[in-house]
Amino acid sequence: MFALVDGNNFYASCERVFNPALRDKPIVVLSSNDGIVIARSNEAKALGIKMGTPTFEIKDLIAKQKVLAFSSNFALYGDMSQRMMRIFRDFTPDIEVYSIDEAFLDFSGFKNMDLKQTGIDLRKKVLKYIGIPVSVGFASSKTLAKVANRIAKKFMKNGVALIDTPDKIERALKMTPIDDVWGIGRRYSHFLQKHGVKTAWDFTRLSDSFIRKNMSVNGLRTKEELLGISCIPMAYHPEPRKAIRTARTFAQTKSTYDEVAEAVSGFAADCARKLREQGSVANLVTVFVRTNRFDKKNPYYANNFTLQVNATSSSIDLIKAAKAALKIIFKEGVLYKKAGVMVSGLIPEKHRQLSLFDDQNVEKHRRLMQTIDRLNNREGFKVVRFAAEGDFALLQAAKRHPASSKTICWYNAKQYQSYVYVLRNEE
DNA sequence: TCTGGGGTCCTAGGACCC
DNA sequence: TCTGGGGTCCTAGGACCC
Repeated sequence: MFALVDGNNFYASCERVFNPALRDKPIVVLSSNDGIVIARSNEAKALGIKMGTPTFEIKDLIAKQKVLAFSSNFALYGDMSQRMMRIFRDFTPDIEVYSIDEAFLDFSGFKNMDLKQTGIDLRKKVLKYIGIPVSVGFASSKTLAKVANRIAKKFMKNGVALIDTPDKIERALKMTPIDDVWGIGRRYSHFLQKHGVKTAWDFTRLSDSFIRKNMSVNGLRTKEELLGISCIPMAYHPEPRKAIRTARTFAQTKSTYDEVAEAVSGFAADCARKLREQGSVANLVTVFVRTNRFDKKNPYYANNFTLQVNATSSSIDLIKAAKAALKIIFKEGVLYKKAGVMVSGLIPEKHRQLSLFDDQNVEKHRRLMQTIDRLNNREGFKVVRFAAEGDFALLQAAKRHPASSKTICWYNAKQYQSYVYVLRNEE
Protein backbone atom coordinates (compact mmCIF):
# COMPACT_ATOMS: atom_id res chain seq x y z
CA MET A 1 0.00 0.00 0.00
CA PHE A 2 1.04 3.56 -0.75
CA ALA A 3 0.07 6.77 0.95
CA LEU A 4 -0.04 10.14 -0.73
CA VAL A 5 0.34 12.85 1.87
CA ASP A 6 0.10 16.52 1.02
CA GLY A 7 -0.17 19.83 2.78
CA ASN A 8 -3.56 21.50 2.48
CA ASN A 9 -3.31 24.87 0.71
CA PHE A 10 0.40 24.58 1.38
CA TYR A 11 1.72 28.10 0.77
CA ALA A 12 -1.24 29.70 2.49
CA SER A 13 -0.83 27.34 5.43
CA CYS A 14 2.89 28.21 5.65
CA GLU A 15 2.05 31.89 5.99
CA ARG A 16 -0.38 31.03 8.75
CA VAL A 17 2.17 29.11 10.76
CA PHE A 18 4.00 32.31 11.54
CA ASN A 19 0.95 34.39 12.13
CA PRO A 20 -1.86 32.56 13.94
CA ALA A 21 -4.01 35.68 13.68
CA LEU A 22 -4.52 34.63 10.05
CA ARG A 23 -6.46 31.56 11.08
CA ASP A 24 -9.99 31.51 9.62
CA LYS A 25 -9.12 34.53 7.46
CA PRO A 26 -9.14 34.39 3.67
CA ILE A 27 -5.54 34.33 2.39
CA VAL A 28 -4.03 34.28 -1.07
CA VAL A 29 -0.39 33.89 -2.07
CA LEU A 30 0.69 35.62 -5.26
CA SER A 31 3.25 34.75 -7.94
CA SER A 32 6.36 36.79 -8.65
CA ASN A 33 5.48 40.40 -9.45
CA ASP A 34 2.26 39.61 -7.60
CA GLY A 35 0.80 38.74 -11.01
CA ILE A 36 -1.55 35.85 -10.31
CA VAL A 37 -2.96 33.82 -7.43
CA ILE A 38 -0.94 30.65 -6.81
CA ALA A 39 -2.43 29.51 -3.47
CA ARG A 40 -5.64 30.11 -1.51
CA SER A 41 -6.89 29.26 1.92
CA ASN A 42 -10.27 27.52 2.12
CA GLU A 43 -11.87 30.85 3.02
CA ALA A 44 -10.43 32.42 -0.14
CA LYS A 45 -11.67 29.47 -2.21
CA ALA A 46 -15.12 29.96 -0.72
CA LEU A 47 -15.10 33.53 -2.02
CA GLY A 48 -14.76 32.10 -5.52
CA ILE A 49 -11.13 33.06 -6.06
CA LYS A 50 -9.74 30.63 -8.61
CA MET A 51 -6.22 29.31 -9.00
CA GLY A 52 -4.27 31.39 -11.53
CA THR A 53 -6.58 34.39 -11.43
CA PRO A 54 -4.77 37.62 -12.37
CA THR A 55 -4.48 39.73 -9.26
CA PHE A 56 -5.94 42.84 -10.88
CA GLU A 57 -9.18 40.98 -11.61
CA ILE A 58 -9.86 40.39 -7.92
CA LYS A 59 -8.49 43.62 -6.57
CA ASP A 60 -11.91 44.88 -5.51
CA LEU A 61 -12.89 41.57 -3.99
CA ILE A 62 -9.68 41.54 -1.98
CA ALA A 63 -10.35 45.01 -0.63
CA LYS A 64 -14.01 44.38 0.12
CA GLN A 65 -13.63 40.97 1.73
CA LYS A 66 -10.42 41.86 3.54
CA VAL A 67 -8.50 39.10 1.81
CA LEU A 68 -4.87 39.04 2.92
CA ALA A 69 -2.53 38.84 -0.05
CA PHE A 70 1.08 37.73 0.31
CA SER A 71 3.98 37.94 -2.06
CA SER A 72 5.35 34.42 -2.38
CA ASN A 73 8.30 33.44 -0.23
CA PHE A 74 9.72 30.25 -1.67
CA ALA A 75 12.66 30.14 0.69
CA LEU A 76 10.17 29.82 3.54
CA TYR A 77 8.00 27.23 1.79
CA GLY A 78 11.06 25.14 0.89
CA ASP A 79 12.19 25.14 4.48
CA MET A 80 8.75 24.16 5.78
CA SER A 81 8.61 21.42 3.17
CA GLN A 82 11.88 19.87 4.35
CA ARG A 83 10.66 19.82 7.92
CA MET A 84 7.39 18.21 6.88
CA MET A 85 9.20 15.50 4.89
CA ARG A 86 11.35 14.73 7.91
CA ILE A 87 8.21 13.91 9.90
CA PHE A 88 6.99 11.66 7.07
CA ARG A 89 10.24 9.70 7.33
CA ASP A 90 9.46 8.88 10.95
CA PHE A 91 6.61 6.71 9.64
CA THR A 92 8.49 4.92 6.86
CA PRO A 93 11.97 5.37 5.41
CA ASP A 94 10.63 4.62 1.93
CA ILE A 95 9.35 7.96 0.76
CA GLU A 96 9.34 9.76 -2.55
CA VAL A 97 9.32 13.52 -2.28
CA TYR A 98 7.06 14.28 -5.21
CA SER A 99 6.73 18.04 -4.97
CA ILE A 100 7.23 20.84 -2.50
CA ASP A 101 4.03 19.94 -0.65
CA GLU A 102 3.51 16.22 -1.18
CA ALA A 103 5.16 12.84 -0.89
CA PHE A 104 4.38 9.20 -1.59
CA LEU A 105 4.99 6.90 1.35
CA ASP A 106 5.53 3.20 0.72
CA PHE A 107 4.01 0.99 3.40
CA SER A 108 4.39 -2.30 1.54
CA GLY A 109 6.89 -3.53 4.12
CA PHE A 110 4.37 -3.26 6.94
CA LYS A 111 2.01 -6.21 7.22
CA ASN A 112 -1.04 -6.04 9.47
CA MET A 113 -0.59 -2.36 10.05
CA ASP A 114 -3.60 -0.27 10.95
CA LEU A 115 -3.20 2.19 8.10
CA LYS A 116 -6.12 4.36 9.00
CA GLN A 117 -4.71 4.92 12.47
CA THR A 118 -1.25 5.51 11.00
CA GLY A 119 -2.73 8.23 8.83
CA ILE A 120 -4.43 9.85 11.77
CA ASP A 121 -1.21 9.76 13.80
CA LEU A 122 0.80 11.21 10.95
CA ARG A 123 -1.62 14.05 10.47
CA LYS A 124 -1.59 14.82 14.18
CA LYS A 125 2.18 14.82 14.37
CA VAL A 126 2.65 17.15 11.39
CA LEU A 127 0.07 19.53 12.76
CA LYS A 128 1.72 19.54 16.16
CA TYR A 129 5.34 19.98 15.08
CA ILE A 130 5.01 21.90 11.80
CA GLY A 131 1.60 23.50 12.09
CA ILE A 132 0.49 22.46 8.61
CA PRO A 133 -2.73 20.47 8.10
CA VAL A 134 -2.22 17.51 5.77
CA SER A 135 -4.44 14.97 4.03
CA VAL A 136 -3.57 11.29 3.71
CA GLY A 137 -4.82 8.88 1.06
CA PHE A 138 -4.00 5.16 1.09
CA ALA A 139 -4.33 2.74 -1.83
CA SER A 140 -2.47 0.04 -3.72
CA SER A 141 -1.22 2.31 -6.55
CA LYS A 142 0.05 5.86 -6.66
CA THR A 143 -2.77 7.09 -8.88
CA LEU A 144 -5.36 5.53 -6.62
CA ALA A 145 -3.61 6.98 -3.56
CA LYS A 146 -4.08 10.36 -5.22
CA VAL A 147 -7.78 9.61 -5.59
CA ALA A 148 -7.92 8.61 -1.93
CA ASN A 149 -6.12 11.79 -0.94
CA ARG A 150 -8.66 13.92 -2.75
CA ILE A 151 -11.48 12.14 -0.97
CA ALA A 152 -9.70 12.56 2.37
CA LYS A 153 -9.35 16.27 1.76
CA LYS A 154 -12.87 16.86 0.53
CA PHE A 155 -15.00 14.51 2.58
CA MET A 156 -13.17 13.10 5.60
CA LYS A 157 -13.24 14.95 8.85
CA ASN A 158 -10.06 13.27 10.06
CA GLY A 159 -8.27 13.94 6.78
CA VAL A 160 -7.60 10.27 6.05
CA ALA A 161 -9.06 7.94 3.42
CA LEU A 162 -8.28 4.31 2.72
CA ILE A 163 -9.17 2.46 -0.48
CA ASP A 164 -8.42 -1.19 0.08
CA THR A 165 -11.16 -3.33 -1.48
CA PRO A 166 -12.56 -3.67 -5.03
CA ASP A 167 -15.84 -2.33 -3.72
CA LYS A 168 -14.22 0.79 -2.27
CA ILE A 169 -12.26 1.26 -5.50
CA GLU A 170 -15.47 1.30 -7.52
CA ARG A 171 -17.18 3.71 -5.15
CA ALA A 172 -14.15 6.01 -5.02
CA LEU A 173 -13.77 6.10 -8.79
CA LYS A 174 -17.47 6.84 -9.27
CA MET A 175 -17.19 9.93 -7.08
CA THR A 176 -14.05 11.22 -8.84
CA PRO A 177 -14.57 13.50 -11.85
CA ILE A 178 -12.32 12.53 -14.74
CA ASP A 179 -10.49 15.85 -14.73
CA ASP A 180 -9.38 15.25 -11.14
CA VAL A 181 -7.44 12.12 -12.09
CA TRP A 182 -3.64 12.30 -11.88
CA GLY A 183 -2.38 12.04 -15.47
CA ILE A 184 -5.55 13.37 -17.11
CA GLY A 185 -4.99 17.01 -17.98
CA ARG A 186 -7.15 19.64 -19.62
CA ARG A 187 -6.74 18.28 -23.12
CA TYR A 188 -7.57 14.66 -22.39
CA SER A 189 -10.40 15.43 -20.01
CA HIS A 190 -12.01 17.51 -22.75
CA PHE A 191 -11.55 14.69 -25.23
CA LEU A 192 -12.85 12.07 -22.82
CA GLN A 193 -15.93 14.04 -21.86
CA LYS A 194 -16.77 14.28 -25.54
CA HIS A 195 -16.80 10.49 -25.48
CA GLY A 196 -19.13 10.37 -22.51
CA VAL A 197 -16.50 9.81 -19.84
CA LYS A 198 -17.49 11.79 -16.76
CA THR A 199 -15.85 9.95 -13.89
CA ALA A 200 -12.69 7.98 -13.24
CA TRP A 201 -14.88 4.88 -13.21
CA ASP A 202 -16.21 5.60 -16.72
CA PHE A 203 -12.60 5.84 -17.86
CA THR A 204 -11.79 2.35 -16.59
CA ARG A 205 -14.66 1.00 -18.72
CA LEU A 206 -12.97 2.12 -21.96
CA SER A 207 -11.17 -0.49 -24.04
CA ASP A 208 -7.39 -0.72 -23.86
CA SER A 209 -7.09 -0.24 -27.62
CA PHE A 210 -9.10 2.97 -27.55
CA ILE A 211 -6.99 4.35 -24.73
CA ARG A 212 -3.72 3.27 -26.30
CA LYS A 213 -4.66 4.80 -29.64
CA ASN A 214 -5.73 8.16 -28.27
CA MET A 215 -3.69 8.61 -25.11
CA SER A 216 -0.47 6.61 -25.62
CA VAL A 217 0.96 4.20 -23.10
CA ASN A 218 0.51 6.72 -20.29
CA GLY A 219 -3.26 6.55 -20.58
CA LEU A 220 -3.13 2.79 -20.37
CA ARG A 221 -0.98 2.98 -17.28
CA THR A 222 -3.46 5.37 -15.66
CA LYS A 223 -6.27 2.88 -16.27
CA GLU A 224 -4.37 0.02 -14.67
CA GLU A 225 -3.38 2.20 -11.73
CA LEU A 226 -6.96 3.31 -11.16
CA LEU A 227 -7.98 -0.34 -10.91
CA GLY A 228 -5.44 -0.77 -8.14
CA ILE A 229 -2.62 -2.35 -10.16
CA SER A 230 0.59 -0.50 -9.42
CA CYS A 231 2.51 0.45 -12.60
CA ILE A 232 4.35 3.59 -11.55
CA PRO A 233 7.28 2.68 -9.32
CA MET A 234 8.45 4.69 -6.36
CA ALA A 235 11.43 6.95 -6.96
CA TYR A 236 13.16 6.96 -3.62
CA HIS A 237 16.14 8.99 -4.73
CA PRO A 238 15.67 12.01 -6.95
CA GLU A 239 17.36 11.76 -10.34
CA PRO A 240 19.55 14.70 -11.26
CA ARG A 241 17.68 17.19 -13.42
CA LYS A 242 18.11 16.91 -17.17
CA ALA A 243 17.46 20.58 -17.75
CA ILE A 244 17.48 23.61 -15.50
CA ARG A 245 15.81 26.87 -16.27
CA THR A 246 15.33 30.29 -14.82
CA ALA A 247 12.84 32.71 -16.32
CA ARG A 248 10.88 35.72 -15.22
CA THR A 249 8.08 37.93 -16.39
CA PHE A 250 9.13 41.55 -16.08
CA ALA A 251 6.98 43.93 -14.04
CA GLN A 252 7.64 46.55 -16.72
CA THR A 253 8.56 45.71 -20.27
CA LYS A 254 12.19 46.16 -21.25
CA SER A 255 13.26 47.43 -24.64
CA THR A 256 17.01 47.98 -24.69
CA TYR A 257 19.59 45.26 -25.13
CA ASP A 258 21.39 46.32 -21.95
CA GLU A 259 18.26 45.99 -19.82
CA VAL A 260 17.37 42.56 -21.17
CA ALA A 261 21.01 41.46 -21.03
CA GLU A 262 21.18 42.31 -17.33
CA ALA A 263 18.12 40.18 -16.64
CA VAL A 264 19.39 37.33 -18.81
CA SER A 265 22.80 37.47 -17.10
CA GLY A 266 21.09 37.09 -13.76
CA PHE A 267 19.14 34.07 -15.05
CA ALA A 268 22.34 32.51 -16.38
CA ALA A 269 24.04 33.03 -13.00
CA ASP A 270 21.03 31.41 -11.31
CA CYS A 271 21.16 28.41 -13.66
CA ALA A 272 24.89 28.11 -12.96
CA ARG A 273 24.28 28.09 -9.22
CA LYS A 274 21.57 25.41 -9.56
CA LEU A 275 23.93 23.36 -11.74
CA ARG A 276 26.64 23.52 -9.08
CA GLU A 277 24.12 22.55 -6.41
CA GLN A 278 23.37 19.30 -8.17
CA GLY A 279 26.97 18.75 -9.26
CA SER A 280 26.35 18.93 -13.00
CA VAL A 281 27.86 20.79 -15.92
CA ALA A 282 25.95 21.95 -19.01
CA ASN A 283 26.76 21.61 -22.68
CA LEU A 284 23.94 23.77 -24.05
CA VAL A 285 22.61 27.19 -23.16
CA THR A 286 19.25 28.38 -24.51
CA VAL A 287 18.05 31.96 -24.18
CA PHE A 288 14.45 32.87 -24.91
CA VAL A 289 12.55 36.13 -24.99
CA ARG A 290 8.99 37.12 -25.69
CA THR A 291 6.64 40.08 -25.66
CA ASN A 292 3.38 40.32 -23.71
CA ARG A 293 0.98 37.58 -24.83
CA PHE A 294 -1.99 39.75 -23.87
CA ASP A 295 -0.90 42.92 -25.63
CA LYS A 296 -3.24 43.43 -28.58
CA LYS A 297 -1.70 46.68 -29.77
CA ASN A 298 1.88 45.59 -30.46
CA PRO A 299 3.04 42.69 -32.64
CA TYR A 300 3.91 39.48 -30.84
CA TYR A 301 7.52 38.39 -30.90
CA ALA A 302 9.00 35.27 -29.34
CA ASN A 303 12.29 33.65 -30.12
CA ASN A 304 15.02 31.47 -28.68
CA PHE A 305 18.56 30.51 -29.51
CA THR A 306 20.81 27.75 -28.27
CA LEU A 307 24.59 27.86 -28.05
CA GLN A 308 27.02 25.09 -27.25
CA VAL A 309 29.37 25.56 -24.33
CA ASN A 310 32.23 23.48 -23.04
CA ALA A 311 30.72 21.42 -20.19
CA THR A 312 30.62 24.14 -17.58
CA SER A 313 28.86 25.30 -14.46
CA SER A 314 30.80 28.54 -14.25
CA SER A 315 28.57 31.59 -13.99
CA ILE A 316 31.14 33.51 -16.01
CA ASP A 317 31.00 31.08 -18.94
CA LEU A 318 27.23 30.82 -18.86
CA ILE A 319 26.67 34.58 -18.66
CA LYS A 320 28.99 35.04 -21.61
CA ALA A 321 27.16 32.43 -23.67
CA ALA A 322 23.72 33.70 -22.67
CA LYS A 323 24.56 37.24 -23.69
CA ALA A 324 25.90 36.01 -27.02
CA ALA A 325 22.71 34.02 -27.64
CA LEU A 326 20.57 37.00 -26.69
CA LYS A 327 22.44 39.18 -29.16
CA ILE A 328 21.30 36.89 -31.96
CA ILE A 329 17.58 37.05 -31.18
CA PHE A 330 17.38 40.57 -29.78
CA LYS A 331 15.43 43.01 -31.95
CA GLU A 332 15.32 46.75 -31.46
CA GLY A 333 11.94 48.38 -30.89
CA VAL A 334 10.39 45.34 -29.23
CA LEU A 335 8.78 45.52 -25.78
CA TYR A 336 10.08 42.45 -23.96
CA LYS A 337 7.85 41.09 -21.20
CA LYS A 338 9.56 37.83 -20.36
CA ALA A 339 12.97 36.25 -20.78
CA GLY A 340 14.71 33.15 -19.57
CA VAL A 341 17.73 30.90 -19.71
CA MET A 342 17.76 27.13 -19.90
CA VAL A 343 20.81 24.91 -19.55
CA SER A 344 20.66 21.37 -20.88
CA GLY A 345 22.84 18.53 -22.08
CA LEU A 346 23.72 18.08 -18.44
CA ILE A 347 26.31 15.59 -17.26
CA PRO A 348 27.83 14.95 -13.84
CA GLU A 349 30.78 17.20 -13.23
CA LYS A 350 32.96 14.15 -12.60
CA HIS A 351 32.34 12.90 -16.12
CA ARG A 352 33.53 16.07 -17.76
CA GLN A 353 35.93 15.33 -20.54
CA LEU A 354 38.91 17.62 -20.37
CA SER A 355 39.75 18.57 -23.90
CA LEU A 356 43.26 18.70 -25.24
CA PHE A 357 43.20 22.46 -25.30
CA ASP A 358 41.37 22.72 -22.06
CA ASP A 359 40.89 26.18 -20.77
CA GLN A 360 43.24 26.82 -17.87
CA ASN A 361 40.40 28.83 -16.43
CA VAL A 362 38.43 25.72 -15.47
CA GLU A 363 40.16 25.27 -12.14
CA LYS A 364 40.27 29.00 -11.48
CA HIS A 365 36.55 29.34 -12.16
CA ARG A 366 35.74 26.32 -10.03
CA ARG A 367 37.43 27.82 -7.00
CA LEU A 368 35.94 31.24 -7.59
CA MET A 369 32.41 29.81 -7.86
CA GLN A 370 32.94 27.78 -4.71
CA THR A 371 33.85 30.94 -2.83
CA ILE A 372 30.92 32.90 -4.23
CA ASP A 373 28.48 30.12 -3.32
CA ARG A 374 29.88 29.93 0.17
CA LEU A 375 29.57 33.67 0.69
CA ASN A 376 26.03 33.79 -0.63
CA ASN A 377 24.96 30.84 1.48
CA ARG A 378 26.38 32.45 4.57
CA GLU A 379 25.58 36.11 4.01
CA GLY A 380 22.36 35.95 2.09
CA PHE A 381 20.94 35.62 -1.37
CA LYS A 382 23.11 37.25 -4.06
CA VAL A 383 25.20 39.31 -1.69
CA VAL A 384 27.95 38.58 -4.20
CA ARG A 385 26.85 38.78 -7.80
CA PHE A 386 28.16 39.64 -11.23
CA ALA A 387 28.31 43.19 -12.51
CA ALA A 388 26.62 41.97 -15.69
CA GLU A 389 23.49 41.23 -13.65
CA GLY A 390 23.00 44.90 -12.85
CA ASP A 391 20.20 45.99 -10.55
CA PHE A 392 17.72 43.45 -11.86
CA ALA A 393 19.30 40.79 -9.67
CA LEU A 394 19.08 43.15 -6.76
CA LEU A 395 15.38 43.62 -7.30
CA GLN A 396 14.90 39.85 -7.36
CA ALA A 397 16.95 39.59 -4.19
CA ALA A 398 14.75 42.23 -2.59
CA LYS A 399 11.70 40.11 -3.32
CA ARG A 400 13.25 37.24 -1.39
CA HIS A 401 14.46 39.36 1.44
CA PRO A 402 12.65 38.45 4.66
CA ALA A 403 11.37 42.00 4.92
CA SER A 404 9.19 41.43 1.87
CA SER A 405 7.72 38.13 2.98
CA LYS A 406 5.09 39.63 5.20
CA THR A 407 4.27 42.59 3.04
CA ILE A 408 1.41 43.19 0.69
CA CYS A 409 2.74 44.62 -2.54
CA TRP A 410 0.57 46.29 -5.13
CA TYR A 411 2.43 47.08 -8.32
CA ASN A 412 4.44 49.47 -6.29
CA ALA A 413 7.97 49.90 -7.51
CA LYS A 414 8.65 52.38 -4.76
CA GLN A 415 8.23 49.66 -2.18
CA TYR A 416 10.90 47.63 -3.88
CA GLN A 417 13.16 50.64 -3.87
CA SER A 418 12.99 50.70 -0.11
CA TYR A 419 14.09 47.05 0.07
CA VAL A 420 16.93 47.79 -2.29
CA TYR A 421 18.00 50.49 0.08
CA VAL A 422 17.84 48.18 3.06
CA LEU A 423 19.93 45.59 1.28
CA ARG A 424 22.56 48.11 0.31
CA ASN A 425 22.88 49.27 3.90
CA GLU A 426 23.30 45.70 5.06
CA GLU A 427 26.04 45.09 2.55
C1' DT B 1 -2.23 49.73 -16.38
C1' DC B 2 -2.03 44.89 -14.20
C1' DT B 3 -1.88 37.91 -16.51
C1' DG B 4 3.92 32.55 -12.82
C1' DG B 5 7.79 29.37 -12.80
C1' DG B 6 9.99 24.87 -13.32
C1' DG B 7 10.02 20.43 -14.74
C1' DT B 8 9.18 15.30 -17.38
C1' DC B 9 7.81 11.97 -20.88
C1' DC B 10 5.95 10.24 -25.43
C1' DT B 11 5.31 10.35 -30.41
C1' DA B 12 5.95 11.28 -35.21
C1' DG B 13 8.88 12.29 -38.74
C1' DG B 14 13.32 12.94 -40.85
C1' DA B 15 18.04 11.52 -41.54
C1' DC B 16 21.02 8.13 -41.24
C1' DC B 17 22.98 3.07 -40.92
C1' DC B 18 23.30 -2.04 -42.67
C1' DT C 1 -0.09 -3.93 -61.04
C1' DC C 2 4.00 -4.94 -58.06
C1' DT C 3 8.98 -1.18 -54.87
C1' DG C 4 12.23 -4.73 -47.93
C1' DG C 5 13.20 -5.06 -43.16
C1' DG C 6 15.21 -3.53 -39.10
C1' DG C 7 17.49 -0.45 -36.55
C1' DT C 8 19.35 4.39 -34.12
C1' DC C 9 19.47 9.23 -33.14
C1' DC C 10 17.65 13.81 -33.14
C1' DT C 11 14.08 17.35 -32.95
C1' DA C 12 9.65 19.60 -32.57
C1' DG C 13 5.37 19.45 -30.73
C1' DG C 14 2.09 18.02 -27.53
C1' DA C 15 0.68 16.07 -23.44
C1' DC C 16 1.19 15.99 -18.44
C1' DC C 17 2.71 17.35 -13.33
C1' DC C 18 3.33 20.69 -9.18
